[in-house]
Amino acid sequence: MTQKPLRVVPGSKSGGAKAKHRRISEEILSAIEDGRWVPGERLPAEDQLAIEMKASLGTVQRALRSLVQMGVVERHHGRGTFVTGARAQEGQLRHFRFMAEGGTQLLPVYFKIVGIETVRESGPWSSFFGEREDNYIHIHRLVNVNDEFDVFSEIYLPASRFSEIAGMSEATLNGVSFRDFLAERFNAPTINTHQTMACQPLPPRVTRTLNVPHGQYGIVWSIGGLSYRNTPITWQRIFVPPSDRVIEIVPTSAVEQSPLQEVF
Amino acid sequence: MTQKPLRVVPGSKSGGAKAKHRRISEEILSAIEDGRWVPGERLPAEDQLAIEMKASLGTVQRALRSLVQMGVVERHHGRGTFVTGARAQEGQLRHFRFMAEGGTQLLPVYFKIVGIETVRESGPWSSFFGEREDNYIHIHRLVNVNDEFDVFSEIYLPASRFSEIAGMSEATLNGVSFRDFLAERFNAPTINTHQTMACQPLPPRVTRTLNVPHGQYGIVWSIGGLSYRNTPITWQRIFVPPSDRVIEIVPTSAVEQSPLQEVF
DNA sequence: GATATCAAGTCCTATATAGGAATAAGGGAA
DNA sequence: TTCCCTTATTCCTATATAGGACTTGATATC
Repeated sequence: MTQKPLRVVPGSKSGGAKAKHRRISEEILSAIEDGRWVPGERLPAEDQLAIEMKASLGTVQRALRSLVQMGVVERHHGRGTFVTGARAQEGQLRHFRFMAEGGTQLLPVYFKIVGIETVRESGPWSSFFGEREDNYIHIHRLVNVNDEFDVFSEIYLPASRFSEIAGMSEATLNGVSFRDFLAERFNAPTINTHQTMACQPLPPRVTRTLNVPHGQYGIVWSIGGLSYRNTPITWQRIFVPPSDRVIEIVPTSAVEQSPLQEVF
Repeated sequence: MTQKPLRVVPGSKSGGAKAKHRRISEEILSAIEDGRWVPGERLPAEDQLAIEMKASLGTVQRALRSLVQMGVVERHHGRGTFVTGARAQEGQLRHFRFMAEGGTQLLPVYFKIVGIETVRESGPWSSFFGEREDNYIHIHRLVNVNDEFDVFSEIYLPASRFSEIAGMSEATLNGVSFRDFLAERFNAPTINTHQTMACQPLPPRVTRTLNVPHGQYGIVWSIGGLSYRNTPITWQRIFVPPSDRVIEIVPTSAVEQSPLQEVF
């Protein structure tokens, strides 16, 4: 008489065992996270990886395709597979950007740090970062967009991971894009975002800095930035006052990130 | 001496020939578009499709995976492959929704048509629909959200495709969600969206209808709806006045649409 | 009637293999 | 030098095949 098999909850993989192509993806992803392969670097060829991973070519290819989907690597016919660089989005603000009415893109050109502090306060960012984090680096900035108008930006970074930043001088941080900075210095590229918007009276500290009337309404735009494996790395809030010129905020939609025609 | 081969532009597929798995995807997609398989219906099994399409199993599977990625079909282990239904998003507003501060979702509950007309005017929607379309059904609606506040919505539909709607009575259209309506009656589900936002003074017609002060600022939220093959089917503009309660507009991000963990 | 077993249908994973197509680099001829 | 050809490398497509895993419904057993 054989042992009676355990009753397994239907719909779940037995024992949580993952598919091989998936384990390979994870392994490569880990290597990139750990900096074993740096952005821009070429990975070993498919067949080479297949040998290393003790898998067949097809399986490795599938793993790599899913990494392409995630935006972690890029593949080029005849050239190789490359780690998607910090700068790989070619200077494009991939996840959010300002746009003029016609469709022309407006670029943020000027960053001025208004204040840096380390705080413990909780807020909307707490739930984004999760229970484990309770210490944040909080940076206020004045950002000029395309030399035309100003917005007020505040960013929260988990202090545990980015403690070095707390010690940096304003001079060092002035003018940098945090997105690029985190990607390049901390190997923490923003892979995806979580965004919400609201129309509210701008808080006094903002109206004062931006020099707009007290109580002025504006858009409060919250952006949670996620890196590899959906790890939260930034929480940002941008206060946008109304402007004569029609400025549109474009949350880059899935349409653009992966056009239907290209999902293969 | 053999014929000298034509110089082909590098980086482009020679002659534009498409991969077989891709042609299969397209073919299945066409069948769904044409209503040969209707939402909720089960497609033939993989191996059956492989025979019909004269392809191997692996190729068909790859084609089907890409359709899953597009959100056109759903596959269930052991059950089959099904056309994603109009209602398949399970009543969820997949592409946009209102949210309260805590994260609770606010549902639109009440639609009241304010006016229907057929127009030829051009505007931001023109470029969305493309040059070919110059006749639109324009519908104004008053929408109540979660029994708490009102927003003003206007929607443009290409008259060529949805001419029947122009003839419908307000009574018929009152209270319906156009998203569901187009999906069910016209086999035109909204597969993806294109969204922009701006903070502007609300136009008089809106402040009047919503009964808020003239010149009040609000969010102007534009949503272009795309169906199969990125065909534009709706262009909608929602005017959201500020509210005491903090209402957040959540453009559903790619994070939610395809969590990194699930892209396999 | 309730429960366990079985079988068919379906999707899922994985392999081994073959040839095609894009890229880059090197060498030879005009 | 410039152009063409060849070659090596790499990714891309496709096939045939095998077995596993999940779901459903029918059948047998208690």
